[in-house]
Amino acid sequence: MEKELDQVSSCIRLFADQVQIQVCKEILDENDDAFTRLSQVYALAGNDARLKILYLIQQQNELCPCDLSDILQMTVPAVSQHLRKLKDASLVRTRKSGQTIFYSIIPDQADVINQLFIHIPNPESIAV
Amino acid sequence: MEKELDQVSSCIRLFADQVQIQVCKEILDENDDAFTRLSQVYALAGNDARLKILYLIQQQNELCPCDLSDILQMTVPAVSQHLRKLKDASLVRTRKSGQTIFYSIIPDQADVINQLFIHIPNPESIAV
DNA sequence: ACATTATTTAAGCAAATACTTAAATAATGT
DNA sequence: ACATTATTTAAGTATTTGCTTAAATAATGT
Repeated sequence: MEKELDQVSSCIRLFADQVQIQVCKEILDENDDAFTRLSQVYALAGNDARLKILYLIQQQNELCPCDLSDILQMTVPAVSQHLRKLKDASLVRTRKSGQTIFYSIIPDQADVINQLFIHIPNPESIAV
Repeated sequence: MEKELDQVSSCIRLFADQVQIQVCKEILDENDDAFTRLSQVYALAGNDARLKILYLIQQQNELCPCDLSDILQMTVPAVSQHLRKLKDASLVRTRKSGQTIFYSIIPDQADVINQLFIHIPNPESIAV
């Protein structure tokens, strides 16, 4: 008697707040692109190795696969494949120097990436 | 002649900065727990549906699986399984009212979760 | 030209993901 | 007691992920 939904809802509670539900749908819809991009970034950051790679690159300005392999104690191809994903997502870029390839954060994305680490205590001890 | 690494390194560049590499290792090591937790949270947020679920719960204070199913246009079991992961990770908690179960953000985690959405424009239009 | 080094690419595979449908729980109303 | 409703759980499955090892590219030095 209360229901005029054209779509068969799985939820039949009488007191379901249809207005609230509609508002929510609209908010999601308006920000759909943002959610897509954000979840893509978080999916990349959601891997321990990749999160550390991003952190290290951001913190050291640039690093090569070789160094990352040393630091993270993982094989070079494994690192390389992570770097490729980060590059495909336009989070990092490369600079070639001889046979070494340096990866760095794409400046546009620095904000988003720095956000990822605001709960990691900043090392003062870097001043070698 | 330069190398006294006990571990066979994959990287043999002469100019590899061993100090830098050591410093990086230590930073990672000191923050290992933080990285583990962070990547766990990002892995959860790295799914489009789950990111939206977190956003909606945070924004509406509490929601039930039923409403989320309506809003996100996905089956109730699918939603329920996402909620379980969020609960297992101690990001959300439940309140039971009759047969309805309301999910809300665990206050401790509000900071971390709000961080996830700082690039999503805040809807002023919520004032229904 | 040839060997070495840094990196990427490719192929293979075990594990994790995210859904599906069906069944099990549990609270409510008649 | 019984049917309905909200939710969870379980089992099955296709896809994705993240490594592995081996091979392919490309730059460097002799």
